[in-house]
Amino acid sequence: MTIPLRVLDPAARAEQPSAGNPMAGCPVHKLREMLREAGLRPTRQRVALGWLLFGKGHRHISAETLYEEANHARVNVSLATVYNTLHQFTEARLLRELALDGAKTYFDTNVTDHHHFFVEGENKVVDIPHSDLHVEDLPVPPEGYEISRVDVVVRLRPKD
Amino acid sequence: MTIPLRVLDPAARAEQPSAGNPMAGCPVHKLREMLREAGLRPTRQRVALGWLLFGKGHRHISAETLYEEANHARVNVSLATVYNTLHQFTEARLLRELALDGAKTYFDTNVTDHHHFFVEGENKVVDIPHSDLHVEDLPVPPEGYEISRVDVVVRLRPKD
DNA sequence: TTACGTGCAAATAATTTGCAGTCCC
DNA sequence: GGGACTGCAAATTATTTGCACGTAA
Repeated sequence: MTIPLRVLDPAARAEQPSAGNPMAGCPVHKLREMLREAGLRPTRQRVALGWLLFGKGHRHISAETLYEEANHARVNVSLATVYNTLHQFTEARLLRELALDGAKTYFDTNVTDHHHFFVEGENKVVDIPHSDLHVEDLPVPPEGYEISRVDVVVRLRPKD
Repeated sequence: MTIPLRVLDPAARAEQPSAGNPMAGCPVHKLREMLREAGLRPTRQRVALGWLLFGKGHRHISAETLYEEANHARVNVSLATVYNTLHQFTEARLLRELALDGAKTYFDTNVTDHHHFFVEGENKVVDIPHSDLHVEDLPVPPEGYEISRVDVVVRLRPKD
């Protein structure tokens, strides 16, 4: 069920952040190294989930979906471990948490600076390449605070 | 527990969108009219919640918080009614739903075009006046879709 | 009167936690 | 071996739903 988003078009794909995924097609030992560098012990579960997450281009995924994928791939992990792992990866900056809408939390394997389209109703998330959009005249943060990130969500709805 | 946000400073308050709140200090009959215009029967509960929401400047509020406020003000409403009412108000464009972080949903009484600061950890939301910030080079929406809204969230963290 | 609203309690959904047992270094 | 990690089930938190009863037009 692909929706006709221009940015998902194969021709445009080379411009997608996914194209720059450093883990795409990367062998397991690189993954283990990546985890170790992040201070995480490369356990069977983490390697398996990391493989699913980082092995095939950038993605936006929920805990539930990753859990199903893991089951499907005959990887034996509990849902609780999926949640734990996602949060540990986020902590280690291998993932980024997305607050978009609804109760569900999405995780983005693309941790570089970029923004998102969000299709209302369909709950679909698509990257906006960073170069296409920028924010002008950012306000000065209040005393004692600094800006950690600027998130832009362009909400879409079907025309008529 | 006030945090030292410049934009919360009384001196700066006049510059806040709250200053433009059309309902601030408005009498009950105006509120009933406003509800009726929105196609909502002005029941006791809706008027009471509307009073709490729109009666004192713009605010960002969760269902739980509004429920507590209502109890505190000796307004007899159930939590389910608070949820229903918030969604009906949102449907009627009297409120705007905010997707910021975590599981909780916030509602904003300021439905005009503006963006937000979000303090990580403290889960605090503050308006950024619209004039301070704008987004350049919005991407063309994909075929068949149109942009319904652009949300910018400037995430803050305490400086060391 | 009568359709629209509301209260309550139970249901659901997403996520977290406690703890006994397992596994990497 | 020992602390880090995991699985499971139960607990929490946020929100929604079903249905009998109430109330504004």
